[in-house]
Amino acid sequence: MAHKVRVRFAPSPTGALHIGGVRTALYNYLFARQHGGDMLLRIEDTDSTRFVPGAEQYILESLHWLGIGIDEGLRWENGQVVEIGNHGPYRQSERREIYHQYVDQLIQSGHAYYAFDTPAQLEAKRQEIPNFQYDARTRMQMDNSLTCGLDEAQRRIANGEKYVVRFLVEPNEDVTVHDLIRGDVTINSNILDDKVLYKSADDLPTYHLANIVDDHLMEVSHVIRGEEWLPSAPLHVLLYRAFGWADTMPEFAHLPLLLKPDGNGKLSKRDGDRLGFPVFPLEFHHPIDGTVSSGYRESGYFPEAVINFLALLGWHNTGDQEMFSMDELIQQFSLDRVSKSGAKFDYEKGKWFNHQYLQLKSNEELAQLFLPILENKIREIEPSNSRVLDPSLVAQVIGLTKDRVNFVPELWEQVNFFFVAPAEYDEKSLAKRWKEDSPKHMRELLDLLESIPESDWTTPAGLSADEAPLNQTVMDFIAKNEYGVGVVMNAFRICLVGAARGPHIWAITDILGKAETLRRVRVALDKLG
RNA sequence: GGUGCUAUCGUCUAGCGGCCUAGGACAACGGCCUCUCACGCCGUAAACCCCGGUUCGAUUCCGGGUAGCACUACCA
Repeated sequence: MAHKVRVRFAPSPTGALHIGGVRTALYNYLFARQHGGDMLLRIEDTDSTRFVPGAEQYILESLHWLGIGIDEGLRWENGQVVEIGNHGPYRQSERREIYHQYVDQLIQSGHAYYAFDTPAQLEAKRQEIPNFQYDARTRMQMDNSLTCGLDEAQRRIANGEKYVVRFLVEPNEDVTVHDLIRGDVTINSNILDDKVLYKSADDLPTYHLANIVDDHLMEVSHVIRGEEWLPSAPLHVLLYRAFGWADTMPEFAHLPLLLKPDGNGKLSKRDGDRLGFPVFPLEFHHPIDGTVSSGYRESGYFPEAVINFLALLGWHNTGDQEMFSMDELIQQFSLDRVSKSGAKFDYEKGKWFNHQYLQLKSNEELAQLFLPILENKIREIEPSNSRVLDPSLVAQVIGLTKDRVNFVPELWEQVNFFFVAPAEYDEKSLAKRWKEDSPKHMRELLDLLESIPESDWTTPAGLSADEAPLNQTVMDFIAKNEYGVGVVMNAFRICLVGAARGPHIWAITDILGKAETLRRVRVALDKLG
């Protein structure tokens, strides 16, 4: 490759960053890193009517959380947006002067013209003529500088008349776009319309013009974007030619779309609401309509799980590897292994990835993440509780239970009984495990446990739960009385946990300690008879 | 309607003419483990869209059909 690899992610600040956009950003990032190139971030805010305050910050913070680094343009640093690089400014709304110059160039060279048709007139035309298109066949019947003359057009503009600038597409020309994922895509220019390049109403170009000018000026080498852009890629090629930039035109790669999990069509925010999963990386509070959308971060996802999951939605290496770190992705990613067809969004697999990454974390690290959640939960149940939790104890109970959860917040359901005594007993568990003889068994067990000295209660370090001293004692007791192991143990478990679930029983008694264990058995006896 | 893109288990995908009795993962189902719930392990079920052509031989190449998707704005 002759020139340095420079790719860009260019979102519009019209709301939260969609998960499909995240994947586009990720693929750009992986490609840049792999080739030792630059990853740029540019804000495409040329539609002033759709601008949403805070969206830019949201997008940048999301990428930062996910570990998608930005080398140039706008990025998130220490909780705020900073701009770096010498190809700026990197917000299109701040590049008006630049676009003026290039719009003029196109007018001068005859590749574009002024048009005065109002939106209402165009709408009327569309009503009147089925499949109306502003192009070589119709432009001479419209109100533009081609029909009224350039001098007259300039006079009208000087008079303050609103106008747009349209690209003059030459008819009947086959235009070929080379796509790195799909190969050559050819269309005939007859199906292209004279696209609006600039609108005087807000003194801003449209996407098409701004995109080409900026990619050229910012020396972008590869345009990696969603498949929805494929139909307009030939127009972009024509634009590069019109500017005389054909020889430095970037390479194109159009990514397959992320589809709804059920049915057909593009994945949308609505699907997430409907099916109950986030479509945004971070929770988003919409400043205009006030809605709150859930985010992957707040749902308990690890960024590396989201990255791994997304990377595999549309890309796969040969072989059976499923778990990829960012570094491995950078090393192995390649555009020609990106699939051509859209990928249905499989949320269940996302959960599985998070489960895998959660198992990889140390108990101590998980304890740090879980501690605030745990404290809140305890306060909800016991508002006056101000007891300080021991992080190493929390880590210990996490070690006992983490293999059964996908997310950190789910830990609460697994460990709650370690911190708060059961207030009620699960009915299903009672029906199945609390037998007629259980009160009698529990009374006898209580006597037995009471006789055990405090010093012999806890399992010595290095021994498994099966080797716990309590285990031997209780098993002897069960055998001597010819009780069923399951009958006694399950009833005991219900006393301590409140349900027939949880880790090994002796791991529980170890942590609860003698006094609390006995207390819970007495309370259960009291409540359940 | 027009144009383009796409097409392997329910889902993500491996496969780039014979290694295919089509492989892996998620989900589903069954079993094992077990004081419980999980995890884990083992196993079962599950796919080459259709029709032609090329070839000794097509999941793989070509053509057509069908279906899905995208685009078709003074939105990106």
